[in-house]
Amino acid sequence: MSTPGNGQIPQATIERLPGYLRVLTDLADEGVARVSSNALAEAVHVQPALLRRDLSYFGSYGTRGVGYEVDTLMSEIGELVGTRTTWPVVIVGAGNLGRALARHGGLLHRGFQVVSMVDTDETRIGAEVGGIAVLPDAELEEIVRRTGARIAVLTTPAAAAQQAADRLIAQGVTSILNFAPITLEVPEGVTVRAVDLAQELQILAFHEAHRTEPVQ
Amino acid sequence: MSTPGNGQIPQATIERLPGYLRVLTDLADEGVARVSSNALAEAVHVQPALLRRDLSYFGSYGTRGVGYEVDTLMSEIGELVGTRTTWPVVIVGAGNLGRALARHGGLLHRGFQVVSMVDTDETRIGAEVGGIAVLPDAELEEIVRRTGARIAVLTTPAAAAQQAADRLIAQGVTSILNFAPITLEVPEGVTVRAVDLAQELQILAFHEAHRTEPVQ
DNA sequence: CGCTGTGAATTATTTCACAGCA
DNA sequence: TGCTGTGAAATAATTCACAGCG
Repeated sequence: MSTPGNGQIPQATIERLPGYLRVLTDLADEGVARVSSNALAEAVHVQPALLRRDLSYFGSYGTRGVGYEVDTLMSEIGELVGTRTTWPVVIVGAGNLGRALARHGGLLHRGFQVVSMVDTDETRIGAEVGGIAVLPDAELEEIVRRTGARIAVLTTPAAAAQQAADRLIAQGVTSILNFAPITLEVPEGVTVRAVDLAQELQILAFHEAHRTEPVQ
Repeated sequence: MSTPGNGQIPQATIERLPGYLRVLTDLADEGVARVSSNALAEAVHVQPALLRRDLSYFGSYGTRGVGYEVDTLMSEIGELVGTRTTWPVVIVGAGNLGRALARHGGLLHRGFQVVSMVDTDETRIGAEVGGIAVLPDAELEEIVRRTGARIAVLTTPAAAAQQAADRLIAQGVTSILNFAPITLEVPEGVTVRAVDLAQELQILAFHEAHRTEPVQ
């Protein structure tokens, strides 16, 4: 009902929406009221036609001959990306990465509240990071139940990640952002996004290693 | 010469290579000597035909009727991804995220050595993280020159990222892993990969917000 | 005989180019 | 007139399906 032409949104489109939203937020902060697909697309580094195509999957938010109202488009995309609600998020693993996320000021503005962070390491438990207490790993289940979190972030070592995922899923978590360098096995209906820092660097290294050693 | 069929490798293929490498490494650690495209593909969560197609862009590493020698394939892909060399990497920003990377034990095994971390914050300068000293931001140029780093990681706030990128590029950096929530403007020939944590969560939130509220 | 490597077919994504509305 | 929304075309990526080799 809220998504008109729901004949399946391309995954690639979904992955670009947050980028549009971020630039629109910046424009709004700068006091810009209207923007054309050309200008917006340029700021996000996509082709204007692609931006228009992406938006067209969800509706017609622009005015022909004019462009898009920044406020309107921002709240429309915000709606799509779920920014209207604040999603409770649980972080498993209170190492540097977990703490970086807990401190990440931007998350709240973008629709996420880190409700708890758990760890198995005694020396970390009890600490407070960015206003969030580090709780014992054993309380994970109860935390998920209590907060109703459906989104979780895994920043544990590889060896602990699968078991943590299993426990989260058993409590109703259906979206996982995984930083552990391991391919998680999850049941149908659970969405996983993986960010592997070493892997990102290796992709860059590939390009470095193959930089046009052309004619010469 | 080292890459036979060099008629252009799909970007999607390049992005999967590190994943193959990681699983192969795990297999080698477990003492597995041979693996079929079926088994390997299953572990990485891709279709077997896709794995074979990906490899075929670079050469024929398998034996028909048998499969792949884990050691061989590992070192072939390692070669492609540049793991044979150790790439010096500079980190700009010694916040939690920067420190998480500096401590990341896996990086060295995967072909990267964090040579330095810089920050503008006086209170962070002089600290040592994972054996890496936090140096003053002003020394960035000299560090890049001295180490010959071509790969850098940006973990600064958004407002500082573009300028840091400009400075890095001016010193010869050609690959940037950007964690700042901003679209970097870089000249042709510089590769940027962006990881925006809030954006990753928003992609998950999109899926959560649109979970099949089907018939009912 | 079994599994790789790969043409051919299919599907997904992007771009072109322009009709149509404000 | 100017810029959106979108069919149609082009390109990119994936999968099928099987010939061919060890």
